[in-house]
Amino acid sequence: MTVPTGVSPDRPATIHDVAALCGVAASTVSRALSMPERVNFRTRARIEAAAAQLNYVPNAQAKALSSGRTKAVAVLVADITNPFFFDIIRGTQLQLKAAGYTQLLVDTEESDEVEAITLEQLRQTADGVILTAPRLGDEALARAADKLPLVTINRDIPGIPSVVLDTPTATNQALDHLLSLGHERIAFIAGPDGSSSSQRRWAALSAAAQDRGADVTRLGPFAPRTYSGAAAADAAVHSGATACIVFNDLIAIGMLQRLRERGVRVPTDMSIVGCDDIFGADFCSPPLTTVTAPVEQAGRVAVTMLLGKINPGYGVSPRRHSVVPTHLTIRASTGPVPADRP
Amino acid sequence: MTVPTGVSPDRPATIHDVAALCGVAASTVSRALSMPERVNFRTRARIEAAAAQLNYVPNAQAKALSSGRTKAVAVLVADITNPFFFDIIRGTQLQLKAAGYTQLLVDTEESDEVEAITLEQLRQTADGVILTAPRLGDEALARAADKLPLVTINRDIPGIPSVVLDTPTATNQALDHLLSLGHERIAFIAGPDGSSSSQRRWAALSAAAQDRGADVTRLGPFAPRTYSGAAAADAAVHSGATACIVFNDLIAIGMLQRLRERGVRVPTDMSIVGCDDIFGADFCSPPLTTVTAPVEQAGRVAVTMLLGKINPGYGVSPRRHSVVPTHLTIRASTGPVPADRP
DNA sequence: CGAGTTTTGACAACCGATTGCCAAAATGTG
DNA sequence: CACATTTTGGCAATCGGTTGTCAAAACTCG
Repeated sequence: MTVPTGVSPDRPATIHDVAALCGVAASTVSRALSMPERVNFRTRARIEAAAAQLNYVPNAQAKALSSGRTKAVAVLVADITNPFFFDIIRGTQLQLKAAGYTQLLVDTEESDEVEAITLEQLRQTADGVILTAPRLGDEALARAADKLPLVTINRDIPGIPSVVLDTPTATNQALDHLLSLGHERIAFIAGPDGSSSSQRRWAALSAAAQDRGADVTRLGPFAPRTYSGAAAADAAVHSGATACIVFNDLIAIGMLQRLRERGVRVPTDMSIVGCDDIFGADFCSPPLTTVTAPVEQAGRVAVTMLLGKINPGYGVSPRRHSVVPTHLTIRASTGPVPADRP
Repeated sequence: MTVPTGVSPDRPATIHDVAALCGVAASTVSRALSMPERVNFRTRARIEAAAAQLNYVPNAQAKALSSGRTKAVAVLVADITNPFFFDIIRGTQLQLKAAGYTQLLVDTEESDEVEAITLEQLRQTADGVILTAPRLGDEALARAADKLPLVTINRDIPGIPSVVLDTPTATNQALDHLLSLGHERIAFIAGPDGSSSSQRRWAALSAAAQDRGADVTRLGPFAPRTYSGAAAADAAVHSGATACIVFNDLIAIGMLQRLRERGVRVPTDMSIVGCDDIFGADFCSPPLTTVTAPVEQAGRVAVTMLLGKINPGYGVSPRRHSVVPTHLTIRASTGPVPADRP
């Protein structure tokens, strides 16, 4: 039952083994496998048979070395702890695998240092990089981008293709939602100072507030973690706000927990709106009103754009910037303004 | 301000560029960088300076080709959708990066086919593989394992190093917990038939039940997804059980939702015990009593074992099998048996 | 059936590193 | 100062593929 390989029993078969087995040159095997039309179909059939028999798998390193492409794409996320990034990872994984690419996953731990070093290392290891919520400065990113195909997610830099989740629009919907419920003192619980998403949302929100004559205070910054929710909740209560629009669901869920501890009822005493609609937002207590972002889709789109850049003429993807729409999902964490607080 | 490289401005510097810049042979550069003691310290200093100046980064592919090691480890997970695997990924990522390894992430989509093919492909691309909850048969895995360093998580196969989360022990604790609360009709909500975790837990549980003269019924199999919880909940209700020990938190959370829809109160009418203590288990409603498994730690241990196998003498890691203890975390989804149901 | 055209496949250089081998240089010894 | 010993560093082969070049073979057609 053993396969008569004729080579060392254990070592993976090389192109030379295949060539030897059917009595042709190695280059012919290479051609038969990569440019089928350049080789006689009888020869090709023999080669294919031999390859199958020897269980031949091309060596990715060797291929990369001579062709200059690794067929690998790195996905850099700021924090694997955050469920938000899970959805990105899932989306990119799916799409990359479909295209025959390998996914390198790197956690940059919210550090621009790590980000920079990683990009430098990756230059020869990956054919391209997807950068999610990068912390690096515009200039550094632009420099990286012309050494290596790059697509950013949730960060828009001139000249660099990007996928942006249009959360500001939905955040403004959230504002209207809260205003319609009678809230007049609203707090925006900001994310990290370095986060461009947070900045964009605040910009949109404060503009909209002014436009509508509403009072929206900015609190923060807060780290995008559940445990930050406690401090955020306390700050919100102290500010006298009756409703909060929160940077992300992680913080929002932490706030929910803290508010319960403090005996502040949601939404009776305080309304909370999250952002992202991560895993858990629908089954926390109360289920969270939040901005639903098709994060996984953003990951897929980013991959498509990146592959389009890596292989020009691969598909028609002239778009360099993609804005993914989001919407407000109203659940149970928002309600009418408390009666005693007009 | 531009660096006087002397080479083509854009292409990454190679070892030859460095050699040329300081007038030595490429091999000397290689030695200076990898076996510092073999090269005169003056020469070495010059080489290091030149490398820094040229921003030299060794080409990983070339290195892999000649050395035979890629400095990459693949992590195969059955389903990236599942938060359980996030913790694994986080643990492995952390530990791999610390050791200077790259992480290749592959979602096998719960398919033994994909698993098998991936393992075959990876043979030359990764120095080793961590397989989480593999679906492949023992024999196929054993065959893969002697072509490529392999560590499994939650699957114990003779001859293959493994990290196993000791959930059965804690599941039995859960049984005692429920018995002490007066429950007499208990259901085990089983995971997929192919899951060895599910099998081990059921084996331990049914043995313990017999031992204690308790009545535990097995229901299922159910897919490990939130949406399976609906069917599981209905099956549990129909079975007349007053308490359920559930394969994992995903299903348990789904059950919580479905039970609420049906007007079955948890824990008043029905107690639920989950497993894994995933993100969300503490803030769902009611917070889930569950078996807490240090999943991230399991990932780290797996990496340590794997690296020990890849680099013999790397550290002292003679252990081929690691059992990670777990414990029952009692929250609010379990309570006394309903009064009307003795 | 031979000249002209196309197809086919072998050879060899190359990608960027590693490493065994050996000669040149530096050092030590008598 | 000559000789033995140790360092140091260069040459060249190698890893497993890709690809440009070109001769031989197969084909077309008059």
